[in-house]
Amino acid sequence: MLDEALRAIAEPRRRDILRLIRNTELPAGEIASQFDVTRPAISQHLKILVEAELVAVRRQGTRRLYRARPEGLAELRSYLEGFWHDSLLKLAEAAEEEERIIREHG
Amino acid sequence: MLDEALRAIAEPRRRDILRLIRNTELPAGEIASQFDVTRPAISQHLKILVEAELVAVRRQGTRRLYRARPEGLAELRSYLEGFWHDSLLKLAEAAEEEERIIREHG
DNA sequence: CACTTTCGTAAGTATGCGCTAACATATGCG
DNA sequence: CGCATATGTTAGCGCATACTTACGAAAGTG
Repeated sequence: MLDEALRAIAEPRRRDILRLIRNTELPAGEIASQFDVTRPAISQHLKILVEAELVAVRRQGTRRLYRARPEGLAELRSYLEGFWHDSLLKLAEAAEEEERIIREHG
Repeated sequence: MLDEALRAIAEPRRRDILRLIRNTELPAGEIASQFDVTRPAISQHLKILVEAELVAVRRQGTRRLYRARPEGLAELRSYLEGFWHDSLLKLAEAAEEEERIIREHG
């Protein structure tokens, strides 16, 4: 599930789609019209995004309305946080802070 | 650069490598010995991780010591945060506004 | 029902990628 | 230097995937 989400956002086109519907809800056709690839290609990307639970979809007549799911993205963030929530985090922060001080005070 | 990092962590094997060296520093051979694939395969993964700036390497004699770079992972996290920061911004502002009103009229 | 609109699905293609085997490079030691 | 150790690099293979074209499904309209 997390693997699916990571693979999903690894694709630039899917990140573009996510950006497009992170604040608004759009039908598939209108999403596809924003890109220079065919509509089926976008439809396939949307399917992957939905399966990765990064995007939600609801039907309205013949149209399908898509929107980003912040909760799905939050899951990704917590996963990444797990990588540096160990002792190395403080060391890294200390190093960055020191570097910043050096940069500021020449 | 961010695209490289996202593609890098999208690969399960590379995430396993990252977990292996997030707290310790290990030579390439010892990393490779932890997996059931050949050493060159791991070497290629390490190259990709280094190019994505998710892993740092230093030479010690004939050996190359690898370690995870929390700063590189932090960059990924901030990128992901950008996705829902906008969509959650209005909610946050609304909450703050409400809190302010409560504070004033409370 | 026929017809349109909106959209997903299937098949085929081209490119990318993870892997292995073989070779190349570099450092250390005698 | 010659040799061993540790590692990177290259060529090729098999499979995954992003794309296009063609077709199919579902809902609305007459």
